[in-house]
Amino acid sequence: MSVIEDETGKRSLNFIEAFVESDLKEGKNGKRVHTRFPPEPNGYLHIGHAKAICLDFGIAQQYGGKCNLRFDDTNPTKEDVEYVDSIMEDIHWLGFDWEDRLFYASDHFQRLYDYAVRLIQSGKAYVDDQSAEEISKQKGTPTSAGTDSPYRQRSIEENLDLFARMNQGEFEEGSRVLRAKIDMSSPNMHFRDPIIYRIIKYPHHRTGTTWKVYPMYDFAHGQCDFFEGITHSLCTLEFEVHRPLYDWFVDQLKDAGSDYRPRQIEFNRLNLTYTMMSKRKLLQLVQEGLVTGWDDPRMPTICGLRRRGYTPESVRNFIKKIGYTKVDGMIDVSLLEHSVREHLNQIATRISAVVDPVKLVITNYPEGQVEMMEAVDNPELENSPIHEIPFSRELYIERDDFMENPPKKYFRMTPGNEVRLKSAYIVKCTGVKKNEQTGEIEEIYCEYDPQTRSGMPESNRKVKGTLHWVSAEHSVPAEVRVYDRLFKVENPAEETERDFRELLNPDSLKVLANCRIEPFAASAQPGDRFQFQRIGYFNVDKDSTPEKLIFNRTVPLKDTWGKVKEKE
RNA sequence: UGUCCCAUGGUGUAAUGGUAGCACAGCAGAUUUUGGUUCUGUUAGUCUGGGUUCGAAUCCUUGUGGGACAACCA
Repeated sequence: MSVIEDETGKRSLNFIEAFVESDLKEGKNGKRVHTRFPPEPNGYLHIGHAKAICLDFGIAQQYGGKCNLRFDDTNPTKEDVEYVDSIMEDIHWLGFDWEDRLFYASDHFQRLYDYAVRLIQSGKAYVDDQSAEEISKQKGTPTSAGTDSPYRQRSIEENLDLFARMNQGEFEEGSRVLRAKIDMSSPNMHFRDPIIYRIIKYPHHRTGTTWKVYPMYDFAHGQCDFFEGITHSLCTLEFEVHRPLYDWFVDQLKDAGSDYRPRQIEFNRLNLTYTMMSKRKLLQLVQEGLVTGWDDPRMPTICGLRRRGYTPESVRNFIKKIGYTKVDGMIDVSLLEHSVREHLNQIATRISAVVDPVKLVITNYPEGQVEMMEAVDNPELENSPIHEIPFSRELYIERDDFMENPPKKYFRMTPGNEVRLKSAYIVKCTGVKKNEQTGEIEEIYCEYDPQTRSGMPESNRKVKGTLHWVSAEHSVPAEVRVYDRLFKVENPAEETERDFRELLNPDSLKVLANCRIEPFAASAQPGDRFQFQRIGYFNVDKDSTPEKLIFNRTVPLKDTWGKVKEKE
């Protein structure tokens, strides 16, 4: 995150930066800036969380402040250490660090409990014995007021006794709750005596069976912010309606003289086209085996993007481009893909890989001869390293790089036409061999011009098409996994009428097992990133071994030939 | 029949009362031993009506459209 400055030095702030700066200017909170990233450990982080992470940590960095990591673990039935570990790994991968400020809401359970007791003592909370349905019914609706609970006037002594016994495990889950006593006719639903503690007997992943009552979100979040000295509590828009309650609880808690007060600021959640961001749905995809796991390269999770070959830089850059506002919009995935290409173009090593091979025989090239051709690792680099590719009489080229009856503007190999073999010779197609039954092309024949090897004067000849190739004998087999969007509709979240399984794209994964790559890349390690010449960006999958190389397609190269074809 | 929030090209985002700009996408062209990259040009926008003002995307107001809120989830 950075403040944009134009050439006149005029700064352009997003609304959150503007708030922070005005707080700083007014000298609020001792001119401190302290934020927090507060995930619930009930699932893996996804790209939407990346937006929050970049903001929480970014604002702190930008204003010389600190950012805590806090696990919001107030509901043991949904949470697990598996998620805690993955969340920490993903934040680090994105390039952010909470240093020694790792917290859990459960660290504050005792203080929250004591505070609840204080609230009871001051007559502002009571134990309600009604069922969930009864309570919900009494709450009224957004357009009509609620009614008081029959237990609302319980004595302070009885409330104190009941609440203590709730926590001793004396009562069943669901039999009693603690509610704040505020206003059952408030236009804000969250003020209608919100439930602040409920009984849960499921063991907590950190505190075990110590507690039998757990605080609700509204009773925990603002207070934890307060305990940790948070100054700016940044969250997504759906919490806007909670803010008055957030402030109410903090007001009850803070000393009358103190002017420290955390401030909640809401921003818009990330919505991406063709992407499902709901944690519940993502969990379902994993549980039903519709994807291979949380880190399936088609998943919008951070670990999925990582396995897919996205770089942390590209994700951060994407977040920077989309900005923070209060507009509930929908961002085109092409902007994310652009950010990925932008970075990968700078760092990915170019290799020749033939994804759908067909044999090309150079009939006038000496049998048994091998020449080493020089290829630049990355033409974007000023002093790029160079590697060698073996060239021989029999090569593989891409099946769709040859057409017998080409449409207009096709400038790859066609009968009688000259094309350049990248980093090697100019060749001319002389014929093909087809399968007699199927008509499928089995081999393509061509002749090369020995004067046109790369670097020779004759090689400057203008030739329209340039093909990538590998030597049949020297190339190495590999498996290539081509991923496409998981959903075939632009806004899967909107199609609430349909089962989301119907919205899945059946072609989201294609395994191409016959790929051949140049020997240079055979020693690649998991995570290494390459650009397959003219095809796309790939990385070596974590399951890849020297015996079986597996590449994930991170993102295809822009291919304008497709557009030319559409126009024909 | 409530409360709160939002509205700038197709998409996202600036302009903080003073020339509506940027990015993505699109289109056209140049360069290119990747139909990639790079470069150039270009199409296209302030939701509606009123008001305040010398001047409004910006402030007020009307309407319209969109979103959030009725979990013992966060």
